[in-house]
Amino acid sequence: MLRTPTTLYKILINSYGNQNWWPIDQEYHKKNNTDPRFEIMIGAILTQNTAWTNVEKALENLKTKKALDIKSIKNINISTLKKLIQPSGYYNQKADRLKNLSEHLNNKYNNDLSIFFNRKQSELRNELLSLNGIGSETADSILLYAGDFPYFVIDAYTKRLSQRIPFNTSLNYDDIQLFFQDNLKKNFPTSTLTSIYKELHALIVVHAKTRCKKKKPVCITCPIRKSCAYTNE
DNA sequence: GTCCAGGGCCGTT
DNA sequence: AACGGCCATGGA
Repeated sequence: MLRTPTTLYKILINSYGNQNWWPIDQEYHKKNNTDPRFEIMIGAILTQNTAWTNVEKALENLKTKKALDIKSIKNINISTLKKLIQPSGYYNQKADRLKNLSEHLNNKYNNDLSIFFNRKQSELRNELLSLNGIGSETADSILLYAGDFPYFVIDAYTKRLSQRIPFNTSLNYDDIQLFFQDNLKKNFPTSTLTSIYKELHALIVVHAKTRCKKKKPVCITCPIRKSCAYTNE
């Protein structure tokens, strides 16, 4: 029976294979001597309630202008920034959020993400959450994929899956996160938790996109259909 | 044309 | 504490 995140992980990894998230352009950062972790932070904000294909267009625009780094975002003209990220939607508020983030990192950490991330996890999370436009999911995405900290990311897909299976948890962000983390901690070595969290979140995204869709779920070929209440209703 | 996508903020109840 | 409206684009 599939009633735990651990079982879910095992089935999804066998079905879809390793996803190796977060998708970033290593070549760009090697070439321009910029920090790839900032691309993750930018992407986490741009993808808020937005299809990743649209985020890719925005990121491409920023790369073309060599603007995928803290200093560039901090110094770029705000209306220019809005035009560059326009394909990702909500571009007015997202431009403000990117500006605010880059100014914060410039003012307090002299544009050095190694200093920013080299701190206690809980303090870092609270600081991210204090920034305008960074809520629980965006903060945890940054902590997990850019900072390598063990925070499991809860997105709309994870909530939908948790509801359909269903898992024994409320749909509150913190409750679901605790439910996943508590279970996974019991079944995997501490040293592997961060990579397990990274992989499971990526697997859930792929699974929800291809099978556990919102409107027309493809249950017929779903790898977890045997133990999903939604499939069998 | 309608629905959806790797949310978060703010005002109202 | 919980909920609704709002923000915006592009693909299915």
